[in-house]
Amino acid sequence: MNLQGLNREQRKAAETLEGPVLILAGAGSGKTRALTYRIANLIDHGVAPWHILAITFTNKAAKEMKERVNQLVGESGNDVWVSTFHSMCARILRRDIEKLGYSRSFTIYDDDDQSSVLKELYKTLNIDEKNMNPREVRAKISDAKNRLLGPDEWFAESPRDFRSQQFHDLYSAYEKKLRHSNALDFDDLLVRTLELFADHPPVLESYREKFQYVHVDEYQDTNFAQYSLVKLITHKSRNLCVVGDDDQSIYGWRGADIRNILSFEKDYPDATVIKLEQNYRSTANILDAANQVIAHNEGRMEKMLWTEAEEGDPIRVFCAGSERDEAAWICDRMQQLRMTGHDFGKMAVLYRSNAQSRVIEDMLVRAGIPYRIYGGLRFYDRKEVKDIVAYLRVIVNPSDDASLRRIINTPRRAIGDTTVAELAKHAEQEDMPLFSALVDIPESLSSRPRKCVSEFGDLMNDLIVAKEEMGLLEFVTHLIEKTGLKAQYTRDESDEGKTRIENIDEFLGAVAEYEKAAETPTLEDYLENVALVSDLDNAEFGAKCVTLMTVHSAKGLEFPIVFMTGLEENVFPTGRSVQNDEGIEEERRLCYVAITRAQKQLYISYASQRMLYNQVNYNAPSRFLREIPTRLLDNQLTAKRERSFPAPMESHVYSTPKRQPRYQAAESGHGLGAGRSALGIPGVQKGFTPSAASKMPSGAAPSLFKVGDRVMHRKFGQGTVSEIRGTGTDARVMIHFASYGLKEFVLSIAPIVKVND
DNA sequence: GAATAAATTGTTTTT
DNA sequence: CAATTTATTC
Repeated sequence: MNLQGLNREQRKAAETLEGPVLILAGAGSGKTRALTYRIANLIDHGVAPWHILAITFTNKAAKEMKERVNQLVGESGNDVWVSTFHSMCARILRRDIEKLGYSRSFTIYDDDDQSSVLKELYKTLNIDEKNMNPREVRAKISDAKNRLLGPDEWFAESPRDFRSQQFHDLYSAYEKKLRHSNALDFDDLLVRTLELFADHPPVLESYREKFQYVHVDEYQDTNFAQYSLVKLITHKSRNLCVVGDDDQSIYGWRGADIRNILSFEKDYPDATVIKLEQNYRSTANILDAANQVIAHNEGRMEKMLWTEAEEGDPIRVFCAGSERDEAAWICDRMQQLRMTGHDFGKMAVLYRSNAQSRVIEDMLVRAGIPYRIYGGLRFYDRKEVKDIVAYLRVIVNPSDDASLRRIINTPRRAIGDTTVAELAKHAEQEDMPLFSALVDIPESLSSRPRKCVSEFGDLMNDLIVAKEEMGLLEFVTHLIEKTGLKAQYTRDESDEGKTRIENIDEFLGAVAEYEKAAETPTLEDYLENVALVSDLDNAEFGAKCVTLMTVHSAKGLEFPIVFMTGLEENVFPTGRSVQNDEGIEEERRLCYVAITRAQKQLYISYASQRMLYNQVNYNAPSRFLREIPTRLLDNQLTAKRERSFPAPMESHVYSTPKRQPRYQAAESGHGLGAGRSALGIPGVQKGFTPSAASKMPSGAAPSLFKVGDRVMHRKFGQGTVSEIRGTGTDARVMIHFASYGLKEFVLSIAPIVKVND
């Protein structure tokens, strides 16, 4: 194996093949590289590819690693198992779950399904939602499962009060319900796999035999269940190689236990510890800032990232008057960067919470900057798509009551709440799934509902038959037709109806794509994909679009130019986290992750006034900002502005005047560029539109429109800007529409975007 | 039982 | 503020 391309530490990682290995890999230190070479090297040393397992945190990472291994070793790399914990467990369970009394066609329940199960249980157990909200209960159940505690075990170590008792009953009823529905939630995938291994030693033995060499990436983000699983599998071989960075542990709230990595050396006293400390990603300034911030955390593993890269640009900090101001500034900077030869595809905007994306998105649309937003609602989470998926799930697994409830009256077929309640009662009495009640209809129903129910039952049975006779895509198309799912929207002429149809078609496209790509496409396998794969997993960057995402989603990614937004107390760090040191430390790690995403340029912004949760907040600048040495920051960029509120910070703080000429018309510049922007629809835009504002001196306020611009209005269609009056929030714009004549709008709130012909 | 209007309520991060 | 739940009317 040629390991020439690796540095000394990376090479050591790739060459240490036996026994426990801990690779402490700082951000951007080439850990994936080290890991892929290690796998290739194992194969080179005669280890069969199918004896190697590599567990990653996301499907995207798995895909990437697979590709890179294949590059090194060729086709044989396909036999290496590279997957996430969840996918791996799903695959193991599909084989052997019958030993646990489930059927192989089990459904994987998402948050929504969990909630609807819980809500049902509230009714039957007579629990008031006011006392225990489903969200909290879901989190508690997840937490218990991550710690491998069943309802009784959980209760055993909880205070014996009424609430505990109530939660115990709920949890235990929830477990029963899922089992009856032949369904597993996310955490169950791990828990049940462990159960399978514990109760069926030969199965465990076979996997121990199979996975001689195990790798776990992002080890700092593993929870107790995952930790146990790894420990169990590698117990005999002891060939366990974990990779991680305690400074990047950001999933504590989801049960990840940072102690897993901190005490690896205690677990395996003979472990080889390798530190990857050379950073290949960022400029020295950016790395310096990251190091300084993270140094404020206590109890870290000892390491220090360094780089051979040049200093690079200083980090630009901007204090905006408001969140809108912040967004406008970002757009302006982006347009300037675009003018100096930086593609929009190189830029990313990172924020703490999804809620922050809206204003930025708005402003990007107005500026005509193409963007792509990740997170928020997944494609598969959209109503119309979930409906189709629910049908498919019921067909694969008729015991899936939650999905059946979802579709029993969608589209409307006159089976209302009372009828469903009647069916459910009957099913309960007979101890059978709800689906059976569609055929074995209770006596209590009168003729009209009875007829509706039996028609629906016939429809479903027809579909189950059809599924066996058709190809996947053919079948799904048939299903959408037969059920009238599409028909209910074709009548709807509104934008919403149209988007739904589009989404349905896109879903069919996804099915077609899957059918083409998969070796043996099955509906069951496709549904598993739907459950476990996120939008981000299929994302392709480098398109000519700006990327918008949360810091959490950005983990593992890198961008030449990064905008970190909302660096304010109560936002980043969040208000909730400041209550304890652990919370703050995790926020700080999150901040560290954000900074280290940047390769060349880093922009940080915060707003002195921010609309949050429907009220105006005046937050102090984030403490993390203060932790970056002033020498790394740029104070030239933002022009001197009068303070609108006292900022408790030092030299690099600048405030904006309350009235900012944000949207002032620019006299010079020509709207060059081609392409058009998609109106109103969040998501993808093609092409770009450099703004005239780009020519303005740095520090000047952005102006997004000028006289003569072609614009698109949500209602009036295309028009031309004929006049702009006033400044700041008072600014008005006159637009001439071919069909409506001249109209005046308040510039800051008008639903208009720039277009180019 | 369904469609509409009114009221309420909640907001971190996600495999 | 918007999304969801609840009340009201047909």
